[in-house]
Amino acid sequence: MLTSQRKALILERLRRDGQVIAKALADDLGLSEDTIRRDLREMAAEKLLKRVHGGALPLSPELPDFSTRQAVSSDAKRRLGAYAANMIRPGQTVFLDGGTTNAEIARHLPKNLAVTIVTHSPTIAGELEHHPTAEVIVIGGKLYKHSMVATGAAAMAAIASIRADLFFLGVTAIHPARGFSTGDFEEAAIKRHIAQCAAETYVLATAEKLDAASPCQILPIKSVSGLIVPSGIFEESLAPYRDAELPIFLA
Amino acid sequence: MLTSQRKALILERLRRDGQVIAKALADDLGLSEDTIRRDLREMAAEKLLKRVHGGALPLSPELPDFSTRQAVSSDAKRRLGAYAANMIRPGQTVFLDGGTTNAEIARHLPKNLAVTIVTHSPTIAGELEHHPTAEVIVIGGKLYKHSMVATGAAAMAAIASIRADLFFLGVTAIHPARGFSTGDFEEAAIKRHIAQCAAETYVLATAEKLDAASPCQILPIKSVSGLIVPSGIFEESLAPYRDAELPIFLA
DNA sequence: CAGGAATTTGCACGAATATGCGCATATTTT
DNA sequence: AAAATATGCGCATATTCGTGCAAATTCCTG
Repeated sequence: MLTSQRKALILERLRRDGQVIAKALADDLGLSEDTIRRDLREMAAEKLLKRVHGGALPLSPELPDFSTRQAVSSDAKRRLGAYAANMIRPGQTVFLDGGTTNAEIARHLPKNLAVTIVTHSPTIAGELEHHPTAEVIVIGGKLYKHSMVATGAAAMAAIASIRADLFFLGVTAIHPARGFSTGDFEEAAIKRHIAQCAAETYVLATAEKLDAASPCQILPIKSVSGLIVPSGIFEESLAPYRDAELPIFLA
Repeated sequence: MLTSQRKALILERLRRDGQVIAKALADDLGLSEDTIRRDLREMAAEKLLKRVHGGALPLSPELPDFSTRQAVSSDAKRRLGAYAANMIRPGQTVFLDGGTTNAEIARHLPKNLAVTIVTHSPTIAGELEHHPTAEVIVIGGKLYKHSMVATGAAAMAAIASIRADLFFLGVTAIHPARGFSTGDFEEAAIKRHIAQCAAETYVLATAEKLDAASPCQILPIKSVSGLIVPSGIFEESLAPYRDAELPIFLA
């Protein structure tokens, strides 16, 4: 196993679990703890993670805790969520990806709308607890700690049995050439699979996600049906996507 | 569990509850009070909190968040949850039914315990979002709105693929003759199915559930491994169950 | 292709850290 | 005042850490 592979894997586990433990890593990779410790030390020097006794933590540990969770949603995300929610027609089946932006869609879902919402995020499902008319279907599987979405073979199989009219895809980065991407390979695979099972896929993106590239690509630009961005964004950032004939909606 | 995670968790609880109690922290984290006291002492030295007899307080006394404080369960449910959580051994696979009482089990799960938690309730899964060591598997399916648990054929099939060591069953009623029951037929079927896939089934019940009968029976008395009730309950209410040789645990 | 430099990895060992327990003391409650 | 509870300290134990060092591998250079 190459050193860089090992470091990438450490980063992935950090993302997935929100922590890594030196001993466990050494066991899993069949290497000595010294090697792992050296890796962690170096990665800490590169500001890729925070070294702590016994292992390491992500640099910016998950901020959205109980008290702040609702407050962190920016105005832009709320506008995106409200806009997307109003795209949904009665009777449709809508797949909601995980993430804080998609949580806003769930919150803004009109209360008299009879729809079927499918999601692989228990958090999103929880948002719909008190919705009077939505039918909620949750995709099961092993939960990724950090992003709280179901993954794995069971989730893939369950998704395959769904035909959604709309899919609101959450991404971490959008790039004119590389398309839509997310940081984790497994998550990317799931998202790609969902997109294949949905008639139309829309991406909600705040400004900071534009022109960024992330290691794992999900979809090329042309395979999504539209991009929803907050109004007030720089037009020149959007130009490459307009050139690619990607419909853009201003929320 | 890493030390820095523990300290972060203490700070989060301080913000959320406006206080922390050393004893309760030690309990929930599965550590000795000494360790907690050391943490609190160190954090007080770093001016992160104010140390007081029995626990600690936030430095800046913020407004107490009544909206979240009111959502807390009764003392009896908390005790039941803590008791059940401490029955769980490292490495076990535990199926948690839905409901507020089982949510307390999730909340009190010692933070250093490596376990696999399976649940068909997105709400319960959400409770475990910040648990450092638990593997969480969620059972998917159509959500039953009232109780927010997955039901239907998909859920039944997913459950059949699980082998749990323990199943903590939530019920709406217990009756010496009619056994354990719940109000809804579909939910009853799911619960019965889970019990069949688990080695041991325990029921947590507060006083008001005893001697009540509900339309849909889940299980007869003798097919569960034990009943966990809050201490202080009337002994005569328990007598019929003791006669039925059902092990009773006082939390 | 030969040989030296650089990198990687594991091991040993002393230092640092983390944790639990006993016990004497301090504080609160009854 | 007595009992119950909480606290701090010292100590023992178990991990974990960092460093120096040697062996193995890879890279580089002439």
